[in-house]
Amino acid sequence: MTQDSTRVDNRRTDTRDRILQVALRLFADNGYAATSLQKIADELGVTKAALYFHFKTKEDILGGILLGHRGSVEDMVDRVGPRLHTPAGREELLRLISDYQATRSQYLIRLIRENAVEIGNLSLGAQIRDAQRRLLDALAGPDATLLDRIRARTAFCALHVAVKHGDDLDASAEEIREAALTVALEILHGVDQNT
Amino acid sequence: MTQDSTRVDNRRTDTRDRILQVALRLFADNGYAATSLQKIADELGVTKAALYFHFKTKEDILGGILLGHRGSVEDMVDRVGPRLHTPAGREELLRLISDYQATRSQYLIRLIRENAVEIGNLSLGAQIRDAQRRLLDALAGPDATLLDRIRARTAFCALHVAVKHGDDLDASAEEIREAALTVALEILHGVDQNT
DNA sequence: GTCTATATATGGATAGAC
DNA sequence: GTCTATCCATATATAGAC
Repeated sequence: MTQDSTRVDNRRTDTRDRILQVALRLFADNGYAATSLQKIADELGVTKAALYFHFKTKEDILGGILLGHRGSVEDMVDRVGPRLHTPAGREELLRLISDYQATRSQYLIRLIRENAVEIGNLSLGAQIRDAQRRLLDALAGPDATLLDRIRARTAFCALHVAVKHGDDLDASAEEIREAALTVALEILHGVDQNT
Repeated sequence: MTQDSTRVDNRRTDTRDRILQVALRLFADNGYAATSLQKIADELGVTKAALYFHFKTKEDILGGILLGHRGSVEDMVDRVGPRLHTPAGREELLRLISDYQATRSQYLIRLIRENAVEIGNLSLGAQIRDAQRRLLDALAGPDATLLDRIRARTAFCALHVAVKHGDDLDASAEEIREAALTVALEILHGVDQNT
């Protein structure tokens, strides 16, 4: 080992990760377009120019934040795999999504929902969109009717309600998450009953 | 009548309304922050300066678009009034919301959802937020449990799915709207069954 | 009511020193 | 890896002529 043992990932600093972390919060809170590189740099205590050592453009920072999300979405579908053709499999997928949303930063959920336009402009955005569509179609089940597909999308939406209305509903985040999952499962059971 | 009979609303031109119309579309499609006054002026075939005759600031244009929305939301709750304490009344409210979303421009729905940050900064934004909360609480019914309130919010969300996934679901807008209303009613019936 | 012209600020991005 | 300094485009907004 000729390298400093404090190094991680062969990098001397963790600035890149800190940029992503701060940018995620600011993009989610204030919007991508309304967040200047100056603000990000200020919060980190560095200059704008430092950001450009780690990322080629502002869009690349957004891309860096979203990288991995696409994979996570695809992994959830793959993990359940062939069991998706059964009601139990689809219920399992819904629980995976709920867990994913609880584990990952709430900022990421809001970032994706409230910056759909800018994300859509990224090449990565189209891939995320496709992955999400596959997930929703899997949730609707095979040979799904229009009603089934809307139920699947609404069940997915129910999980988002926990994030969206977290402040309005006076309950703990965990209580809200469990209740949202319950409602989502109710809706999904509607899919299975009417087919 | 000393005034030109072609006048409407005591104004000589309809530029103000055309500004609001074009701005609504651009704000919804590209985001508020990413839409410059120059783009709005270009689409109208006027200069930026002309916009400032009709609106004091860019935010005022956003406010002008949203004006009336708050009233519409409050009107829906008031229209159903005391019947809100019955399941039938809450179902009626849900149908009113569905009609409202179908009647009003789809642009308005997307504008509100995807520019929550900027709208929240307006004083009008806080009022819209309050009105919507009252609507959601009314939908949940009196003495609603946490589960009931999440069902109400999810039912509301179901109606939005029609707008959000309009392109993914290969069906007519009217078919999607009807199906979304059906799902929303299913969820709301869950409220009434479990209380 | 709309124009031209301009003030003023800030945005993203780059060059080159250290 | 981070800095200072700067380029250049575009943003909101205003002044004053027509």
